[in-house]
Amino acid sequence: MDKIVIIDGNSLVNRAYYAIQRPMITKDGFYTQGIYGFLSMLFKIRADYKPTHMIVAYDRKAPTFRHLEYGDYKAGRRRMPDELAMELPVLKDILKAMGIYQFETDGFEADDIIGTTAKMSEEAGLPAVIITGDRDALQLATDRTQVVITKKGISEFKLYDDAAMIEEYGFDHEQFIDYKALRGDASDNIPGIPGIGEKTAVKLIQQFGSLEGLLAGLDKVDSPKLREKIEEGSTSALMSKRLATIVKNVPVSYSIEDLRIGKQDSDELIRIYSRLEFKTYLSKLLKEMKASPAAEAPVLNTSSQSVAIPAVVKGTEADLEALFASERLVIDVLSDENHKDVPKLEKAEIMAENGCFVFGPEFEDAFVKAASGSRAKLTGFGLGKVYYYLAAKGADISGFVTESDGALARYVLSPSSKAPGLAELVLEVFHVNLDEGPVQLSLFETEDSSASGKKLAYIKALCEALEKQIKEEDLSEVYFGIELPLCKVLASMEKEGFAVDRKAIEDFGKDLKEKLAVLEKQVCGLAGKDFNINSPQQLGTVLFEDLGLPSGKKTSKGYSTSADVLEKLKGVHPIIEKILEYRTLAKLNGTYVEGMLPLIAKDGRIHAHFQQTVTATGRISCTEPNLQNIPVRTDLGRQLRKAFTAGGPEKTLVGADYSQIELRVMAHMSGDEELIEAFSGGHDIHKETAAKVFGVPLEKVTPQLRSNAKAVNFGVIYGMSGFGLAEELTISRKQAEQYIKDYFERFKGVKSFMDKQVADCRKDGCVRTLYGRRRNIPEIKAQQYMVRQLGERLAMNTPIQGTAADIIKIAMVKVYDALAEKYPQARLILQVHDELIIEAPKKDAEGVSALLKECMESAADLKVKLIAEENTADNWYDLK
DNA sequence: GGAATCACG
DNA sequence: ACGTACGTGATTCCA
Repeated sequence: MDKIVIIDGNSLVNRAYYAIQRPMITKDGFYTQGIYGFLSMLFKIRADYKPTHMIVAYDRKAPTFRHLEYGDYKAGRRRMPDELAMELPVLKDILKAMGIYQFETDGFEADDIIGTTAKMSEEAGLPAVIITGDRDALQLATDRTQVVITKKGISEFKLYDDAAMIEEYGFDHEQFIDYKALRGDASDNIPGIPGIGEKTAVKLIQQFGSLEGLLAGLDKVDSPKLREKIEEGSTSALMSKRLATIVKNVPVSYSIEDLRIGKQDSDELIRIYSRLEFKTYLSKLLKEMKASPAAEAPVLNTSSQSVAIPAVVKGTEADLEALFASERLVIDVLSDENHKDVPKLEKAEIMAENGCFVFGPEFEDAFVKAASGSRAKLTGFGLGKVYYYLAAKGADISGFVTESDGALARYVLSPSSKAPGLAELVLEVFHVNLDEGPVQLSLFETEDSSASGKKLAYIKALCEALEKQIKEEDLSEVYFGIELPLCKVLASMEKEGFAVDRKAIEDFGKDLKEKLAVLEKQVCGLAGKDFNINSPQQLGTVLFEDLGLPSGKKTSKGYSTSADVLEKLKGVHPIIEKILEYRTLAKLNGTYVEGMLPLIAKDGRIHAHFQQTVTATGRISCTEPNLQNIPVRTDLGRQLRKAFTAGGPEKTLVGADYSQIELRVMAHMSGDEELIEAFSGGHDIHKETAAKVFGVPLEKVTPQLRSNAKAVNFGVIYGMSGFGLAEELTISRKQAEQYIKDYFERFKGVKSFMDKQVADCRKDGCVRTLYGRRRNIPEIKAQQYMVRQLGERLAMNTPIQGTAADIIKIAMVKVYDALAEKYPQARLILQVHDELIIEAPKKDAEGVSALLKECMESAADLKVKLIAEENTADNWYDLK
């Protein structure tokens, strides 16, 4: 069934621009958030309504008949910001490439084009959906034309038809014009009748049916004051009605059939999306093209002039031996990435000087055997996976050198953005589609091995291109010095895993589940009804409506029931404590018992994934499961750590964590003498800070003062605000601001360091860590105050958090190498941002412990000493 | 798929 | 006049 979607282009692009909170800017400074948001809405609309016809209508700058009638029409409306205006032509190119008709004309607004098109559609018997952010269009809602108004953000819409109009306003779409004529419209500067607002207007329209009816039956208006107002304002109201009425006979050059959606020019879309750095849309487009390849025009540049594609042959065992004896290889391995059992090979693709080979699963054993102990220098895209596969198969990967990794290179160049796949990246950089030809299957080939050659050639070319950029942009130290060597270490940690006691976890869970059942009964009993405690919505209703407790914060859906809100209600009602306890136990059981059990591998260990290309600051991310957030702050949660063990009676865990590494980094980077001195004694830094900030001698620092100083120290690192600190310490904002002032008064170097970070960030658009790791912060130049504030906090925090991340990464490589040399049976198994854990034979415990401490403390040479505190124990709980 | 919540550094 | 501390990941509910 045919259907038309009619879009108000200006309205939607405006909405998109302001709805997207973080500004989106390409690396050459072109704003893209308007286009991005518009497309996001467009994709949703296409999916929801599946239109066969479409038109996007725009306003023009030229005055319309409305301006000619009423000089102040739309006066005072904020004009479109230049950044957004620049986006419009590009948006139009995209829509054109999508085969979507667009129209604008002098003298009329987009609304009029929309009204005209809607009328044409009705006459042609074509159901129509109008999409706009402007409620004026509601006057077009009929039984055959639906009007969809954007609500919040870029993903919420509300649909109006005749029935919905009556429901919301109590009158129909035509009366909507009369309603506007009475109440006016501030955003269009339509005057209406002064003194008549929404309520009165609705009442009058419901009573009299129309403006004309009202003016004719004025004597029936009860209030004399109101009558007077209407009499005086009648001319204004009639003019307002003319202004508010959407014209339905704009002279247009198209017929309904012209609006049928045309053929999509995917080549053009790829070109534009790459230029705009729209990675998600690029991959979405690629997926669509894969799904229906025949319908698409051939993708551009498949011949690829610059990159030579090697011929590929199916390799033999002898080839494998020769390959892994070569000096350098480009390699890609497809496996099932199994972290619960030994992974299986699907395909290995390898390119060397002397040729390019593919190996199927039947070569798995030969492949692993040949690779083991190889000293080849590897180039790839996501080599961590290759290392994990080989290590998990039992190969010795210690000799490999990670020479180039496109995924890591991409990350170092732009850590904030979501990681694109190889295909998307090659598309962006070379405008080449890896998933399409040049494919010339010979008669004897059963599968397309030329795709392998193309892929490997482009992995190499990609690495070269990105590394050139890395050198130009002073990111070499981070990439070559930190990330490349770390890759293998992380893979090794994945392969080793952390031994767990399944039975202990299950018992812990049993206990939790029993307690949960009791608590659930108690909570529902206190509430007086059964409900789902896990549903914040239902819980909010119970607490703040049924029980009538004083409500605090709100969320978009209703009342907030977060722990800090409930915490303040403790004592008001006995149900609160029960709920808090229920929450705690439910979290432990759901996430850490039920969530963890299925992830225990066949060898009785948990092999988490360590991801190197995720965080914006340079930290490592850990998933499936996340071993970086195993409970520690409460003793009940901490019990769980007893189930994480050394994996045998002859083994032990050796751990060490950096003491206050972020504050030490801050002391170094700022060069603040006072802070450096505070660290020099090797004492409690929070206590030292308290003494300095609150002006009392060290021995007079109370636990309360120390705790306040600790919060201030955290605050400084986070780029604190008075409000945030006040919230944290539950003190007045004024008091908090005084603390901050006192702190910066005392630590002047820290203040000027922070100011410089912000100033440099404004100038350069980015900040860097001590080792040059870069994070772009476009937020710093945002128009919106809130977003800009965020940018400033990021500018202050990122260099500190990022430098600490750099340092522990350097330490990890040192530890890995040192262990391999001196304690080959000991293994690094976990990193938790400022903490490293090793599993070692008991006999090596002391030596490993000293080695770990030494490697961590010597990882960086700062103006303050780095301190790592080490521990040895049989399980993680006791490692404290 | 997003929002709310809560676990960690 | 406004809304607010940095960085992550997993689970659950709900549209």
